[in-house]
Amino acid sequence: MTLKIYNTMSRTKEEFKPLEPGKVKMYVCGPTVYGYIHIGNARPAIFFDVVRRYLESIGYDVKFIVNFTDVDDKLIKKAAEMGTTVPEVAELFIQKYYEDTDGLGVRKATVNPRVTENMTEIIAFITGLVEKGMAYENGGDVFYRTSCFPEYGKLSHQNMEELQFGIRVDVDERKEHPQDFVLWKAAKPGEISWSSPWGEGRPGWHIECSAMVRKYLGETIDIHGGGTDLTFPHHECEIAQSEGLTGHVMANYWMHNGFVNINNEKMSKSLGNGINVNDMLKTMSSQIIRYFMLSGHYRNPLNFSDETVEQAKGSLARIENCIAGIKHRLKTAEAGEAEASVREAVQSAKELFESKMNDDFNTPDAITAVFELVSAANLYLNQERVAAQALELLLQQFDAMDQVLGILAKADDDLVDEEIERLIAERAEARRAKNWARSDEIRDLLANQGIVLEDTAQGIRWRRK
RNA sequence: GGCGCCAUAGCCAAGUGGUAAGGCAGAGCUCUGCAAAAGCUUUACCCCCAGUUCGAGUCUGGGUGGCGCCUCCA
Repeated sequence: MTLKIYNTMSRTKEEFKPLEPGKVKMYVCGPTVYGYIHIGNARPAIFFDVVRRYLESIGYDVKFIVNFTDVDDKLIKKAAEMGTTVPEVAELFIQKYYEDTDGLGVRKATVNPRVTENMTEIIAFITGLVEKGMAYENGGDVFYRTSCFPEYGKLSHQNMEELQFGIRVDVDERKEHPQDFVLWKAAKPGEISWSSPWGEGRPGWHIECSAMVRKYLGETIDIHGGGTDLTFPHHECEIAQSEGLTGHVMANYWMHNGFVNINNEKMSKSLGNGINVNDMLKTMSSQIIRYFMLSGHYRNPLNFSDETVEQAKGSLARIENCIAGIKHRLKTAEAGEAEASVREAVQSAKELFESKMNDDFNTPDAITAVFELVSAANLYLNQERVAAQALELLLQQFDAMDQVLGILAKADDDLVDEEIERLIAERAEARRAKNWARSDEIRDLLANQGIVLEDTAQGIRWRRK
């Protein structure tokens, strides 16, 4: 079974062949750290985390780089607003980024390089381009000469003659050609800056990724990812810079995730409908957010609304109930071999899960594999006698799938809450005595505390709502 | 103007030419002291019109309706 990845470059799904057997070099464009990350940033963070987890689960050694853009116009503006410095703004929001992504269950990248820590490499990169005649300086700014790179536009399949320049941003008249882009920006008085052969200034946006990809992963990497909006111009520019300088293909696979809409509207500042991850995590679990994010295909738009969140919650509850049920039965399960039917269900879920993940990371279908196992497990749990080994097998498979998806909460049912235990014991006693009034009273009491009691043939089971 | 994407049940969402997965919500039933959970049953003229084909949600053409990008937004 081979992994296929949709490559933006070819617009087709291609079989994944790593540069080096068993290893994957992967780079995803990270955030500009001038504020809290929002739900739109959460999508690539979660999705590429899943890509990385999956690659690791099938045995790859993944070197995963996510950069921080810690100096640019927005940071300069933010620092001015906050009455502080750019490095302080960056440091603050890098920490917030870690808190938020950690809250989303996103594993830390192998390295999170920062622009300001790679100034030498960036300047060297630009110098190389200038020396090759692929860049030119004008008034302290350095621009990339796109006419030197005939393939400019190959990723986004843009015909340069047809692009409408200056549609959103005024064209800098110091450019030789409107499609040229800035590699180095001269500092205005008082702005944070670094010394360079072209005077004091800071890097343009695109160059950092080219320089850091090369430094941390090499001239050619396996996978380069980011939001679909980065296809043009950002990734196009990266290709022009990197391939222009090195003469080698920058990345073999280009992956782009779709946008998150909010109540069917584009999230934007003017609509004021942005949602910070930080705020989201106050009202819903990371598991719900991850489930929601993975419930749609990564290249399709995803609509975030009260309703879709509720649906994610309900769906997740079905999986959680199942697993809680398995764990509950495990306490009283009998010894003995796992039944063939269970082994087959586990095997079939495993195969389905892998085949769907292999198909360009089709997480909605991979989740279906989880539900197929839920159905099989629930059926099994309806039996009077169950084998511990079968239950263990089921749990292992759920765990294996969740190692990739990260949608299940870590078990906290080992945390014995004495008061709850006492009330449950009392209720069990009341039920034996057929004291339904007291029994219901205790159940209501706990329900008000968010504890749901379920009477099963194997005793009372409790869970948090 | 250019380059693309999308349109499947009340909702979310897969679907690689061979009689439409899965989940949520809803309804009924079973189980239950009552519940919950679970199980069973139940819900689709796949946006429209042509065409190719023995066969089309899937391919082609044309519509209609959404959406993205076109220099610093994931």
